[in-house]
Amino acid sequence: MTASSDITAPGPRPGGIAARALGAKPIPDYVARLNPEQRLAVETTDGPVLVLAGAGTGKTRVLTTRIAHLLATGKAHPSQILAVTFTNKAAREMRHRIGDLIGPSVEGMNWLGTFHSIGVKILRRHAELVGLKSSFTILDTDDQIRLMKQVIQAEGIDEKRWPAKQLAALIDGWKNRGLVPKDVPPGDGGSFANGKAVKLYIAYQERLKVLNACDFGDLLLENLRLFREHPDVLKEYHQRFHYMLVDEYQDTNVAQYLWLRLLAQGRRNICCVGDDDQSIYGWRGAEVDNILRFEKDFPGAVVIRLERNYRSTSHILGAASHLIAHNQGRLGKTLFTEANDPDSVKVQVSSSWDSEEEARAIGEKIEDLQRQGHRLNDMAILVRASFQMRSFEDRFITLGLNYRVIGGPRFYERQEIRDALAYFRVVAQPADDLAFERIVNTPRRGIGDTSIKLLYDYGRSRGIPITQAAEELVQTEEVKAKTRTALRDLMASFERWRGKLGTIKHTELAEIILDESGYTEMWQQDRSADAPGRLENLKELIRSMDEFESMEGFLEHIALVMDKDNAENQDAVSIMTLHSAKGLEFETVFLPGWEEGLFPHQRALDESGRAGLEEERRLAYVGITRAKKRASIWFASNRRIHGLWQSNVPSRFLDELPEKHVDVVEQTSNYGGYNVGGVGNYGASRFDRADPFQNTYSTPGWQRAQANRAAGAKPAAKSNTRLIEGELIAKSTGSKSDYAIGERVFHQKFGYGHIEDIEGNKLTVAFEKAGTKKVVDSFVSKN
DNA sequence: TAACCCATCTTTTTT
DNA sequence: AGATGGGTTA
Repeated sequence: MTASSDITAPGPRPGGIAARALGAKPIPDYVARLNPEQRLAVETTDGPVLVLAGAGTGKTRVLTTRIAHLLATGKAHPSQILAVTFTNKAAREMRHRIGDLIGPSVEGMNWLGTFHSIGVKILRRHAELVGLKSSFTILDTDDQIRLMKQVIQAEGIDEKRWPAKQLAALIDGWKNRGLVPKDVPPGDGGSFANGKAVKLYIAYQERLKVLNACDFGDLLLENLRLFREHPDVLKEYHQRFHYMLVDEYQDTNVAQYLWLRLLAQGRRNICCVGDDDQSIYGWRGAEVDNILRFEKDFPGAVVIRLERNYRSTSHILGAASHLIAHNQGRLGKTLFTEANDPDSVKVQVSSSWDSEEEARAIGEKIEDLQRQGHRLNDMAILVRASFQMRSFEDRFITLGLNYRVIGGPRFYERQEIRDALAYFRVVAQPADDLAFERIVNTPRRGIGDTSIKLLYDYGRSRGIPITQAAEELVQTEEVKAKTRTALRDLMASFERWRGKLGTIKHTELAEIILDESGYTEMWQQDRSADAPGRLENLKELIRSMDEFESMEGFLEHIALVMDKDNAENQDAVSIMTLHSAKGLEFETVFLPGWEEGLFPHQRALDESGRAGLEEERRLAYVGITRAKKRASIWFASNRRIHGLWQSNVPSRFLDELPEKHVDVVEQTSNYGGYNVGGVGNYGASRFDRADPFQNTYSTPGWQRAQANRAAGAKPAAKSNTRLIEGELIAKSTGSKSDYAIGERVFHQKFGYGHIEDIEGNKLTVAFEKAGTKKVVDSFVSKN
């Protein structure tokens, strides 16, 4: 057992270190503004500290104040603090807020950034130690997949049967877990390419080295290698970093964790801030376990819980806390608020007939609020999956309601931007094969697949990049005259542009490249609707280059910072996924689509069982806790998924909300909701006859939850996943179906069909006309 | 080489 | 439904 202190509601203990420290000098006002727990988190500067910061408890404030405190007390210089975040946005915001506290000296914080940007910085300094040149290129996902495709084909494997995307997922997974090829456990690649996955991983890494390139995963992996194989280098960083801080610690994957641990071995002054209840990125390698094992890895760690919530009303907090209490794998925090909120409203739960009505009803609510003087900027619609956004967009367009979609394809991922960047890359980094391949025939120059293959063969046989192969081949007779001319012209152009690199302004050069290559013209000729937008984006790209010193500086930046501020100042409702809502807050939050299968998402359940369910529940928790004043949850009885209508069962998460903090809104519209008997054209169903939410509160699941809650007990722990899944099905279905496999049934909408499978009250029916669908038994009748 | 047709897939997203 | 990608055809 390690000596760790778990401090739940501390104040400076009389005579304690903090109290003495405080007594010694006047309390700086930035510290005085903190509550006791926050203050402890700020003032416990030395040794390992884990801050468990619930939603809305001032996490960022603690981090920024802690840094300010380290600087103000002279414990460290700005350049001696390592502060890591996950996103550029978070890093920017942190820099900004520290700047507010300490002024311009924040500029000296050279080591505040994302895991990746700091990883690159370190790697560039020591690149040759891991077999790279310091000018290495960083490949994005797209390049990565194209390269893997080549590797798969080079191995003579059928790329159709074993898609590069799948291999990429596999390799990414390994890299997330910090595994180089030789560390991959045998059999871990599954049946991919008949067990050749690791071989492909090796081949891929070799190709990367030849190209002098790294993918995102390598940035950390190569750091690990560097630190392990060169203790002197690691030691240098131990000396450099006096204090380390980590934001969103619950999102770290194993590689990031190992990286942190290596660095923290030096001075052991590491402070991680996170919330296990907000871990929603398990599917991309985040390990909540990193939080759970912190005390083991750092004996003597101080654990501080921030549970005082400053964001939400007591009803919202009550609803969210009760929901998340259904999770077993958590450290457990109880959020509370001291806000005196007499006008606090309960969380509303409403239903609708289908997604269109859902959008219509939410649109009305938004307009109501707007009429009452609320700003659209203070409202958000948070969806589980992005396809849900469409019905809202459609509706808001007809209403003329301003909205903004957050997320979606990012600026630097657009085709025209990537093409333009590829041109710049070939100019700046002549051996960038992937970039060259991308644009060699864009616009069309008559250099087709055959010619490119020829370049590859030539290049591979001689071990030279294809750009160089192109240079050499145009001197020979091996290429058809027409192609040869085209290629020679292109190579000459690149040579010409390269010559201008550094002699004229890089933005000007960029324009010249796009014009002379015919790329701009290609879009000008394009008659499709989005061509003008693409030209606009290209202009925007060049405008944004202006902020950089040089072409190389710009390319370095965009490889890592694939986001762009779209600071729209217009008043608009935000529409985004629950994932991208993490860290944000709004007065009013709408949470549509709380239906089994969508939320929790069926795939999360299928692929990850209980862990998947718990992650979905955390997502629900994140959703509710985004709301400051009003949260309203919606459920649609019918939804069109992949083009076909599906009837839905309300999400089990609805069952898990506490009645005390929830208002079930009776559907009174005449569009045909739940309890409008017989209006819907789906014919009789149990949904038509009774208010499901009245039923909801008497389901076994709900009662069990209430009982557990009352007893103060966590739901009984189950170690057997199968059993738990069985329980979940029972929970979601309620009663057993009295249909039998093979039985012929009739559905109001889909017609006749035969039952293929039964799962609780969900039937898989092969309809004669409509195909095979999953339906709830109450929607069909015996024939 | 470009147009066209068919099969396939469809959660969440950062770097 | 709708986008995407690959293979086939003119």
